[in-house]
Amino acid sequence: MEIFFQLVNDAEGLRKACDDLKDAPMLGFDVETTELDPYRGYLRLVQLSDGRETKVIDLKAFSNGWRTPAEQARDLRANADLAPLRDLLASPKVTKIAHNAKFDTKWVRHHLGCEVGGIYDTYLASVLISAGEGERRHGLADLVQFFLGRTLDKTEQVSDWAAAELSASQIEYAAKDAAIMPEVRAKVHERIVADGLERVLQLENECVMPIADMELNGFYLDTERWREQLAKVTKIQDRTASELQNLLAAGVAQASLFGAPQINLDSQAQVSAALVNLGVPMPETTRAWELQPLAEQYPVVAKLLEYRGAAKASSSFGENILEFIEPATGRIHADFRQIGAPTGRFACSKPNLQQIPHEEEYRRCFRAPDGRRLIIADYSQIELRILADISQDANFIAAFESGQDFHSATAAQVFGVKAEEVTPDQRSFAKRLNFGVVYGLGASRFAMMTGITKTEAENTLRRYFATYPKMDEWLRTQSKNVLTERSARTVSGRMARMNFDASDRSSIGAAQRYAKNMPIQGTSADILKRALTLLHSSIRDTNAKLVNIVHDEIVVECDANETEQTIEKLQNAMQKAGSEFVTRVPIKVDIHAADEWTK
DNA sequence: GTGAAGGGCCAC
DNA sequence: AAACGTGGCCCTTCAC
Repeated sequence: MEIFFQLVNDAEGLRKACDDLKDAPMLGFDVETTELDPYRGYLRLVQLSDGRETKVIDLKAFSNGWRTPAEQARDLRANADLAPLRDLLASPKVTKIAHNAKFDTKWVRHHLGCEVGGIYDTYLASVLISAGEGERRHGLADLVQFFLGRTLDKTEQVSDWAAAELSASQIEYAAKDAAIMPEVRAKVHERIVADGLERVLQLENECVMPIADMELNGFYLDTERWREQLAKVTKIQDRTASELQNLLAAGVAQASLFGAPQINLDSQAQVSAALVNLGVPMPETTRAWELQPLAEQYPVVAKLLEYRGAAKASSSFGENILEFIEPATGRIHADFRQIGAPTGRFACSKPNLQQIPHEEEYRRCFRAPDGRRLIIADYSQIELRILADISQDANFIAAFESGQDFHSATAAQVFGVKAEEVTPDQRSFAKRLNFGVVYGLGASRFAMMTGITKTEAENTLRRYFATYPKMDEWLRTQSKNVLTERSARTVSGRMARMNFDASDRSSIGAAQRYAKNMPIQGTSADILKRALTLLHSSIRDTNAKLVNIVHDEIVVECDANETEQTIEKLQNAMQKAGSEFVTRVPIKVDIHAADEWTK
């Protein structure tokens, strides 16, 4: 394919180039950079293409210096010659088609100082289409091959983008990547429409800018507090490790003569063998919940559990997390994958800010810097509200509308007693049932976790579903339909395909549980994403910043004197997003301001 | 040495 | 024999 492109390297050329493109409804959009992280590298090229004409803008020509990435960013953001480019990029009227737009958007945001409006992300679109199934990869070259049947050469991708003079081959590569995007989008979008994924794709596309912002914002972590907590845990780990060594060595006769034979306390195999030696009746696994019942009778088991707790804390939540603090900002900029799970949930890594222990000792380390506040909001019982709404079960809905403690309200309904007569046991049963039902809980598992017999568990489950007949019906319908449809969908239309082995009962069972859970978990993700979009536009002109999300929770950092307004904005965004997807059940958002990420 | 797999455990 | 859903990280073990 022949490409017509133009290298832009002066103010007048940029003005003309942007003028040429500003009336196009859609533009292919790409950037070339010297690093993957905007805080660590330089933005070299911005490419825009209407599919026929491609503009390759060399930002080196607009920058006074390349001494540090931060300096380039300051320089470019202040450069008035780039105004036409910023206007074009920010305009929501011109769709920018990019592959993994979060990447390009972060660079533009940081180095040019503007938003990217009207994003269409072919990567997210491709992930939605494949819906968790198949081996298909989602790189741009893979999409070009799959949707256009052509080969895209990516060898220049990792070339030297800091070079004084870019080679003809580099510039042509850069141009091609942008030029091909409108064509890719057209083919991809045919599939999006055919699969009924337009609404969910819009949800995802609108969410890219908020997430790009969040990653650039980062979350402040108080290093000193973290180290203090780590020191405490390390001390406990050291003490329990030596105590555990001694207890385990007691089973070895010659230990006292030659010193204790050190065993690796982190090795299940070695620890397990040592425990057997001591006469501990070992369960099949050494998981905490299996060992817990033995802890009272065997002090060595109790010690092992104590050691495990400290070891987990110091390894997963130790020094390593401090290495993720970006020197340029002093904050943690984790990586959020927008479609982390086929259900639509986010996944987070480097580090995973979605698995920080709930204990205050850890959460208090994530705090607002001086003069700032954290606004912490989460959806109350969102998955159960979605289940109530989606199944339209009158009793389940009534339990929410009663405004009473939800698990007590359901216990009263299930066990046929007055709300004020619900015993702690009954409430606990109801709570486990309420949560379990979202995951497709079975009688065996319920019996095991509550300690009742399987027959009793079956009776209780029967009673539960008799109380909520429409919920029962919806769950059964999901189980039945997945066998023929081999897929499930959320309220936004997000789809998860399931390829199960029809001759394998456990494979069928897994698919059926998934078909019950996916629409619930996935609709919750839909709602969160919608809330982020609404929040983003309502805080755009303030100093409030999105800093973290955890499935049903949003954390915003704002100036202390903006606290009240920010609470209102976040509350409204979440409330509105919820009511767009859940119409028959009230949505409840718990929200408060704090100096630390704590309840 | 590197990488995959599996156990274990943190979050929702 | 039948394990309630979704992730990521750390560790050991084992294959290459």
